[in-house]
Amino acid sequence: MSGLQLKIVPINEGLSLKARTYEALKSAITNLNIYDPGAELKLDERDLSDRFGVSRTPLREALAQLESEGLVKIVARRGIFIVRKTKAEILDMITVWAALESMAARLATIHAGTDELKSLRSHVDAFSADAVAQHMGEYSDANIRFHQTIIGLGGCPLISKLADELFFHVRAIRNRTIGEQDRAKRSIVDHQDIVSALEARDTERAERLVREHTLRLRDHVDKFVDID
Amino acid sequence: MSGLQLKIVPINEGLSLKARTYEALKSAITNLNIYDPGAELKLDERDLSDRFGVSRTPLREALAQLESEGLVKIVARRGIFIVRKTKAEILDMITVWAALESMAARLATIHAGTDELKSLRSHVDAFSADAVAQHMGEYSDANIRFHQTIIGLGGCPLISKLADELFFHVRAIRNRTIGEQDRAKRSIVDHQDIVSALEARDTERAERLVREHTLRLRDHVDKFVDID
DNA sequence: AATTGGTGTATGGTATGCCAGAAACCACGA
DNA sequence: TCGTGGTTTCTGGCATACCATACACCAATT
Repeated sequence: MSGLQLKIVPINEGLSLKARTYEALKSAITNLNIYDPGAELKLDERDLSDRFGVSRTPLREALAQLESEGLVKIVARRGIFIVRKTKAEILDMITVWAALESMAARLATIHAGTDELKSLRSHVDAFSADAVAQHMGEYSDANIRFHQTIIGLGGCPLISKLADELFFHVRAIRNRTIGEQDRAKRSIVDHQDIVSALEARDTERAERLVREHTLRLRDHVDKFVDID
Repeated sequence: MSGLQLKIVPINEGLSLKARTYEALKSAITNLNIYDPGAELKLDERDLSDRFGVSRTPLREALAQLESEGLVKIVARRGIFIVRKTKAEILDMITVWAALESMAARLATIHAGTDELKSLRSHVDAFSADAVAQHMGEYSDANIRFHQTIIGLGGCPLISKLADELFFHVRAIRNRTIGEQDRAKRSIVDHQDIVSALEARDTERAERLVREHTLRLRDHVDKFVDID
């Protein structure tokens, strides 16, 4: 054996075309305001295959995956359409979000480390600044990150995964919200209370506060978001 | 217009080969005891394509969908493998189940019809009979149906859909459970209490009983199910 | 006998061509 | 002008051929 140790790093596994096409498509859809009335919702296999520079086969497999996740709908001989969730579906998603995050909060009070819980304070501050400055409220990245952090503290990867998918869809309605800016201030107070309950490891209270906070968002979306 | 009304029924839409292949594969996997040590977990595209009588293209698309649902794992130039969930993943699924069903119970106390709630009694009885007769306990069809019914009464289709996927995986461990038969009796009592709380429209109690019931199942699986 | 390098085979990945149905378009006749 | 029927075109579904790599096997070398 040589004394010289070569630093070997695994060769960058170029992901399959299918996987890369999937990512490209998903990010393209994410960056589209699909609830904008003028948004182009129809896709075309051959056109996409040209633009991505791959054949239709990997493209189709990527599309099939997006379809099973509910992002697009493929209709034989008609076309591929980006799916607009109905308002009822968005509300359902927020309900599920409430269920998942309140369970995560419950778990966090039991299993999370004390130092981890303390780190939440910084997220509250970040959101406060963002919310006031940008008038973005519930859909700002800082807010999403706050909730993702709580969910992460629950220590249940499946909850995190499911919640991420929900956030993806809920974020899509971000600029269809009309209505009061008071919500930002209310949210900040809510967040502070939630962190307090978590730090105090008050399981029932943390669960309830998180649930009520998210269900209030649900009611707000119900009243003030205009889609369908 | 003729006075004679032709009874027109939409022509049987032969689902796409991809869709039918998907169903066939899923049911084939369902009927396989994948946690059996001797189970064959490797699939072969060409072999399957021969046996189903379709070409590799629709088969591959069906497999890709199964992969995105986590039922199989496709490794380039290595093979396609049926995924065995780890015990930790199963436990996480039951945790999510608890979160979803307890939220559904909460919603049911608020929105479900009184007659619908009453119909739950028959499920309790069906499960009681099954559980005692067949020694099947938590994974029997009657039990799953009881829980699906509660979830359905919540009136949130997304919760139902997610829960169904979870049941699929949890059912797969059905004959890896060892241990006490006392659980069946305990479950019956739990179920009766849950129905009572729902009928009384006691939101908090229904939520708590459902959650605790399912989390007890989680602990039981943790202690008495032998996989990994 | 152990190691090494070559070679064949298995297997998923990709490109491509054809098919069939749906919709748009057009022409013709009443 | 309107309706009818044919024709073209667009588009996703499917089959097939070929590609590239992981792995097993074998032979040659030391």
